[in-house]
Amino acid sequence: MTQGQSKLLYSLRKIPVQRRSKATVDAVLEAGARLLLSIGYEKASTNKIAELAGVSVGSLYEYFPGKEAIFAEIRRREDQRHYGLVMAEPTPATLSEMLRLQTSTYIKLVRTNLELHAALLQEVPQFVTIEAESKMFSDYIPRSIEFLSLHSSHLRPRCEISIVVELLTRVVRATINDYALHAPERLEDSVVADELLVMLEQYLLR
Amino acid sequence: MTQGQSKLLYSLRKIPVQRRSKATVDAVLEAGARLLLSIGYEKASTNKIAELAGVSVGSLYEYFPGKEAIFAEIRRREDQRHYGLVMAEPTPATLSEMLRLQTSTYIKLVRTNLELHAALLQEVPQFVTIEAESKMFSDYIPRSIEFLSLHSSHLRPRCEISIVVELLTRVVRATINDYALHAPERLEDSVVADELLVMLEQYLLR
DNA sequence: GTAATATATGCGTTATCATTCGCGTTTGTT
DNA sequence: AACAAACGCGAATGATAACGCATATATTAC
Repeated sequence: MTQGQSKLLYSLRKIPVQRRSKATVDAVLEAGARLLLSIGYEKASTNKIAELAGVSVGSLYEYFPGKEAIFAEIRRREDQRHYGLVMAEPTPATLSEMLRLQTSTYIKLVRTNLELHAALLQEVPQFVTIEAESKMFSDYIPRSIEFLSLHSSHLRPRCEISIVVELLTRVVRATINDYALHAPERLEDSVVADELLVMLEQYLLR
Repeated sequence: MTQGQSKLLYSLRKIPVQRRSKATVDAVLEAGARLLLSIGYEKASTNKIAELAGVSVGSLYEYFPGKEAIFAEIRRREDQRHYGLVMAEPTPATLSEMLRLQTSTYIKLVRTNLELHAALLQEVPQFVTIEAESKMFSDYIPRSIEFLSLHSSHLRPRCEISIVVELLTRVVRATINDYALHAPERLEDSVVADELLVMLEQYLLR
């Protein structure tokens, strides 16, 4: 009756505890990323990934419930890097500086891994990565709401702060992702970043 | 670099000329859309699509070089609807009204086909639809640049107009797509649309 | 009415895929 | 040294995919 857990879709089946198995998982993720770049998501089969990783398919399935989970985990780790980058900086004193920190950090993250980032956006079906993305989203939102509330005396918008925060977050991420995907060369110089920042400031500050 | 696809073309193999064949193509597209919504992109095989369309696989391959082309064509037709909607309206007299027309039209398009739109974004690898999207993009940009140039006396930004137009276009489309995908209920009321519009106006006008 | 062309059929071939299972090996602990 | 838990293996299985081709039927042109 309490028949087995339906396959956990996009998370690790079990966490590697020894060095050996951590290396296995890492190798699989590395191989997955490489194959994503070289032959694309659709043709990157679990067998090929295992082969390139120098690991048997059996071992792969020991940790990943399926192909999707591999790319979900890749995304998760990318997002963790973003999180780490922002947290590494001291908290800005002004709203304007906070906006700059948020956008420049995200752009930096995207730029340093441009090919991988573009491939994740371009080839991997979004439902695979949405879970990971929304987790990071819910980690950020409360912090941003709190910060914005503290500086609310300088704010222009009249609607709920949570709406504003969500809008700002989505505009930044979606726009930068869009550039990464369709016009990556624009991210190389700072004009777009600067203009985007002006847009956000003009909207937010009074 | 990032593409592992051997088949480069996502356009129709040949254009249907008779009524019968047009019906065939339409039926395939209809079936493709339905299967996309019901079982997802990955499991929507050409065989199943043909079956649901009441058409043989052979016929399908007569017009479509492969599965991807079916969804590329679906996207293409969606974009044509957008184009038609905007062109149906009289040219606005002010920049502000133009911004409102652009954003409200796109939101309207997305809202009236929300499930399909979300599924296209969520499940279909983007490289399949990028070609179609960039075509529409290049159709819009010149018109927008021209319009903005006419009203340049009211403009705030100091950088190239083409940069500004591209930024505005990407912000609008990417942000609305993002809401459609992650928070479709927000598109139901007008708060988000209004705030987005304020953001664009504050940035653009002086 | 007949020839030419466009459209439709559907099955077979070939390939590839995801996933499992039982068993062998390594590691850490006592 | 002994033992348990973690780890690694890969041939085998069964399912399903894409796509072509030889053939049949509908439409149009003359």
